Amino acid sequence: MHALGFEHHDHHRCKREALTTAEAHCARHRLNFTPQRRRVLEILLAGHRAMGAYEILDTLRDEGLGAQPPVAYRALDFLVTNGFAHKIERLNAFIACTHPDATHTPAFLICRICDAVAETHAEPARGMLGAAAEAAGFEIEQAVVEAVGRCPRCRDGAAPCR
Amino acid sequence: MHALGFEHHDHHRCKREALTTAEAHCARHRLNFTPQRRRVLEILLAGHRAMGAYEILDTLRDEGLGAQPPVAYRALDFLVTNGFAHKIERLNAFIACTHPDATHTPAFLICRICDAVAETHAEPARGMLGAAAEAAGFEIEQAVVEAVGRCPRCRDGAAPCR
DNA sequence: CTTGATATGTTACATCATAACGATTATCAA
DNA sequence: TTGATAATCGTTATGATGTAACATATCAAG
Repeated sequence: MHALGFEHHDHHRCKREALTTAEAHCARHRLNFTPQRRRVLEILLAGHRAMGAYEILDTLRDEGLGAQPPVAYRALDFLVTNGFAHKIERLNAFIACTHPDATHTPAFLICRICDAVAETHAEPARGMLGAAAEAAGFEIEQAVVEAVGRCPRCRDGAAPCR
Repeated sequence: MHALGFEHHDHHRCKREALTTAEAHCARHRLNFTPQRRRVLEILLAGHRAMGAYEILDTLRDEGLGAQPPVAYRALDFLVTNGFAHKIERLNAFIACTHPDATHTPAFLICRICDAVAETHAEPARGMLGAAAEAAGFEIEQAVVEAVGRCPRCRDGAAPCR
């Protein structure tokens, strides 16, 4: 598996696919994919980057879909809980999942210059971390893996992506 | 290397050693280990857990060492920059480094029940994450690795550590 | 229709963090 | 010594992120 997010690709298609996948998953699991929740996912997919809850809320407010913080946070909780979006702890921001169809342990590559984020896959629970956890008697349920550095564009000295 | 933090050990000794190490490192690198910075490290070492900046600030205030947030955040910046403490992104909190003498890529085991944190070591830049970064042309400078789960005490159904 | 579960709307507040600016202190070359 | 410079500290004010609590609305099951 390789990282998505830095290279160009068909945004329109990836948005459609993510929404279709989310719809199907909700239907199968009897989850309520409400207009608000759907819209927040669409906003994240359209932004195609890590977005703060208040930034998302601004859009919802403009569209008459809710004006107070809990509106955004509740929709984001739903999306994160069900794997359609992830929280980037390092940025206190949220991003649409780029491969929501797989059971996955997401890991992120975060550019410290332009804040671009690419999602990739890691299994930190294997290897050193897993061994350390086992030795300590710690049961890993979830892992936050966020690499900070420079994305290809910013390494090249090009203008930052955004 | 194994995780420190869940098992009992000689707190008095580990505090002394961490302070001695920090002092020596600052002396060697001409860093200004001021009373405020030293005191914040002592507070973190005494707490022996992840502490919020405002919690640390409360102690500083009681001791007449500063009453406003920037006082705590500046000292914490210094400690984090120089590797004497780490920020736990998941908790928005700070913890003293438990092995400040080594050049290390810290990783943390965070109990979701009692918030206990153990520091261990991982090299996520090797393995899958490193391969993904290389494939994407991303240069990893630093990594946040935070495993969330249950610590030994909370798994045993015992009363939470604190 | 009622009940219970889920989702939404809103107020108010809690928590985490930093910009900006002036005062103080340390350093060091002239 | 003196003056320039950088680092540190003290404070005000504000920004940014996140949640508790409660009222209202919706809807499916009994």
